[in-house]
Amino acid sequence: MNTVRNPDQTRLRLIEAAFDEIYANGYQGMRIDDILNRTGLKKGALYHHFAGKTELAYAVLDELIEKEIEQMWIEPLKQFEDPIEGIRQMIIEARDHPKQDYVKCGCPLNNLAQEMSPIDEAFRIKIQRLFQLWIDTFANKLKQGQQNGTVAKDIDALSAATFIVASLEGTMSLIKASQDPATLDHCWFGIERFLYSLRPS
Amino acid sequence: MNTVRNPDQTRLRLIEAAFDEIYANGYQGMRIDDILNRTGLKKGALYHHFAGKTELAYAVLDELIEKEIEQMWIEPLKQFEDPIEGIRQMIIEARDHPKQDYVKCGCPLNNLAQEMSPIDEAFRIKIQRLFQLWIDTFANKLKQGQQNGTVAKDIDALSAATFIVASLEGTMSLIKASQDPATLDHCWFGIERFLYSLRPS
DNA sequence: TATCATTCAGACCAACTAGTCTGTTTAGTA
DNA sequence: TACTAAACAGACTAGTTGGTCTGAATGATA
Repeated sequence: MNTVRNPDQTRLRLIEAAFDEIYANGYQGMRIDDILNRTGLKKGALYHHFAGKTELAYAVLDELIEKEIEQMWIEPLKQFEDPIEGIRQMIIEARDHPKQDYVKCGCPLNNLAQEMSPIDEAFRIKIQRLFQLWIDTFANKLKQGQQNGTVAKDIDALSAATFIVASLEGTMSLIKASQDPATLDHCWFGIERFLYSLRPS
Repeated sequence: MNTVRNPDQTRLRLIEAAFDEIYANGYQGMRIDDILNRTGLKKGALYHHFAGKTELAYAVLDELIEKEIEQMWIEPLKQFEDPIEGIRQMIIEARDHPKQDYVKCGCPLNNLAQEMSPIDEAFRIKIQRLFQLWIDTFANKLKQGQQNGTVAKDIDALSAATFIVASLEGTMSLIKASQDPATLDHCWFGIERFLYSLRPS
C-alpha cells in the first residue's frame, strides 16, 4: 500500500503498536499477529527490525515508556521550586488529562513490573531502572526542598520519594480493579495527606 | 498410583497447584500441563472437576485467595482494640513471617488484578469484591477506633482504609521490581508515618 | 451382590502462535 | 545506469496448548 519506505518510522510504528497491545493484554497476552494487523505490516518487516517478541518488548520499555516517564514526571518537576506542590500538581495533571486510559489499564510500567519481574530477569532490570529513575528524581527534588525550607529536614528524602511512587502505583492498581472514580478520591486523600505531612512543622 | 479416591481433596490439590502456577507465571502464563505434572493427575481429573482453565482460576480466587485474606488481615485484626496498632502489627507479621514469597512474586491478589481486570470482567468483579472486603474491614475498625479515641475523628475512615491498602499494594509492587530489601524499609517509613498521622492530635 | 453414577486415565485433536525462509521491491552508491 | 544491501511481503512450519472423548476403576446404594 504505502510504497514509500521509512525504516525508522516503521520501527517506531511497531513499537507503538506493541505498547498498545502490551498495555491492553500484557506481554504474554500480546500477539504478533495483532501488532501486524494494527500496523498493516507483515512478518518480514517485524523480524527485520526485531530479533523476536522479547526484543520488541524491551524496545517498548527502553524507548517508549522511559520517554513517557520523563515527559510526565521528570521534566515538569523542574519548573517547581516547591517539590511538594510540584508533585501534587503533576498528579493532578495526570488525573485530569490522562495520556492513557489509566482507569481501565493502569500504569504501563507497573503492569509490566507485576507480570514480568519474576519471569524474566532482563525485563526486571529494565523496569527497576525506570522505577529508580522516577524515585531518584523525586528524592533529589525533595532534598532541594529541604534546602529551601519547603520540606522538613528530619525526613529521609529517598524513603519519602519511594513511598510516594509506591502509593501512586497502589492507587492505580486499586482504581483499575474497582473501575470506580470514588477509589481515586479516597486515595487522593491519603496521598495529599502524606505529602503535606512532609512540610516543616 | 494412589488408588484411594478423595474427590474433595483432588479438587483442592488442583486449586492449590493452580494457585502456585498463577502466582509464579500469571493466569495467561499458567499451563494446564504444569498443573497436571505438579499434582500427578491427568486431564480427565481436571476437566471433571472444572469446566475449563478459567473456572479453575475463578475457584482459586473464590476459595483460596479469599481464605488467605481472611486469615491474614481480617481475623487477626479482631483481637486489637487499637486499629492503628493492629494494622501495624499485621504488616510486621506479614513482613517477618511471609506465607508466600512476596519479595519475588508480590501479592497474589494484586497480580491477578493487574493482569486480568481489563481482560476479563468476571475476574475483575471477583477481585474487586476481595479488595473491598479487605478495605471495608480496615474501615470498620478505624471507625471503632474513632469511637474509642485511638483514631482522629475528623478523617474519613473509608478513605484512610483505601489508601492503606493502596500503599501496601504499591509497596509490594516496588519490592517485586527492585528485589531490594531497602525498598521495604523506605516504604515502611511512609506507611508507619501515615498510620500515625491518623492519631488524634 | 448387582447396579450405576462418580471419579479419574490417557490417547487424541484442532486451533493457535512465534518464528523461518525465499523471494521481491526499494533506495543508496559508484 | 548497474550493483548491492536494506526493507519489506507472505507462504510455510514446528511446537505448543486448551480442550474432547472413550473407557476403566471406584464406591455408594438398594
